[in-house]
Amino acid sequence: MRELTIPESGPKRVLLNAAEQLFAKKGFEAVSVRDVTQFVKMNVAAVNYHFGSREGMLTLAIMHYTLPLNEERIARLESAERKTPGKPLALEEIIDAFVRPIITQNRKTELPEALFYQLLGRIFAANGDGLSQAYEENFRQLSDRFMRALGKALPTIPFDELASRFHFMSGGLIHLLTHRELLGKRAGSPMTMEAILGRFIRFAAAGLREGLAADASVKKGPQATFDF
Amino acid sequence: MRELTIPESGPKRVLLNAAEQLFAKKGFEAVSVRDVTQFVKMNVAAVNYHFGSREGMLTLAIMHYTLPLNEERIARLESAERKTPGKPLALEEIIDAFVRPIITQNRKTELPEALFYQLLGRIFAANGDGLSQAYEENFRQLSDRFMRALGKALPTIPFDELASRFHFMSGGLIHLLTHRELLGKRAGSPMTMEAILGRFIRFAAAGLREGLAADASVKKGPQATFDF
DNA sequence: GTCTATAAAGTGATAGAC
DNA sequence: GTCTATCACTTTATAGAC
Repeated sequence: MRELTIPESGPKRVLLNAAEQLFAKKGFEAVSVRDVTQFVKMNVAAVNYHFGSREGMLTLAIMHYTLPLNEERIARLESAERKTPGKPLALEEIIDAFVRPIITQNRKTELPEALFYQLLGRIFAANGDGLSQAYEENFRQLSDRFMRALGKALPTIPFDELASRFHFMSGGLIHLLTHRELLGKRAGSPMTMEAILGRFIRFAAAGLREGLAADASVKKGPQATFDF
Repeated sequence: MRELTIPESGPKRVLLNAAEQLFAKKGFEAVSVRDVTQFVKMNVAAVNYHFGSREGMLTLAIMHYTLPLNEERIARLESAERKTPGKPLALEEIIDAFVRPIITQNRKTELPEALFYQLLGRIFAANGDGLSQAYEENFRQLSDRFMRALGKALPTIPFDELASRFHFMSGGLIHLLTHRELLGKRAGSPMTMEAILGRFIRFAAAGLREGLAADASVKKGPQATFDF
């Protein structure tokens, strides 16, 4: 895994922090170099001096929190697997390993909580769009690793179908991160991420394991027909 | 407000069609007026002449297919409700009314299939970001209408929890639209949208009804009607 | 209605003074 | 390392010729 050389403090850290906040708020395309420097009252040339280019700054902003996050996801998954070697994990444990690091990593950031979640959501949503080659490879490996665990936990569900369900689940996660504010709307104040993820784990687990009780062998009938 | 005056043919239609394709491919922020006009070899000034501004063109592109789509969603939901008045709908019927119009509306468009789905996904994903005031109000009403139906179908699940699950489901739908190509990756060629939505309905229905008392014993009851 | 020309502002990047 | 000034473009929008 690549080393991210981001100083704990100093102008480079200040710039990156500003960039991350603005990217989270307005999206990657909508933030100019000048937006970032003016936000922290630094000079326009500082971005090119410290990051080489706008793209260098963007790449760093994408990897800064996601690489440690994905490392913790794998660590949690493998730690859970080590506890009961050979036995498949409970579905909820796998999903928990996938989503809980979002909360624990948030505690280590300098970003306001809401912006951190939104930044993550934007990064996940942009996956596959070629925003950062290195991050996409990192996520591909992560995804493979979790699909292996899911395959073991749900051996009777065709792997291909499981992949679709993992895809749907990922979409749900992205959406709750990018539009978290909509979730507490009826209750007045936004829900805590802890509460949201608790609900999400139950939702996703049920969706992933759908059809398990019934005969799994006959399950794969014609997929393309839903006329009634 | 709901009258969309878009001629069937002529320069305005050509421009809008080009804009929609480019928005779908590259995102709303990434497409300039010049990108659009050059794409169909028209003059730069044409956009401002026909739409007043870039924003006018964008607004029209957002509403053009989504307003008829949301109308069909409601029509299907109410048509299903009329068939068995008083009785709650099966969960799968509600979700089907929500997603199937995506396929039927696609048949009416001039856009390449893949681009139509991607355009829809981008519009849904941007909901709440203030891209088009009018569309957001339209979606809010749609969402309320479907939440009412879901509340009737799953009366024992707290409405607030149901709203969270509807939110997760919406995220899954957005993601399968914007990143459909990832779904057939292992199989070689991309899955048809019919097949994808068939899987999605089962996934989402299971997630929505999670924790029902009936879940353990008769969970497949209402599903017998549906042949996925 | 369609075009050219241009305004006015914004973009990333950089040379060179300090 | 920091800053100013500037280059070379691109952006939306529009005035006015045809």
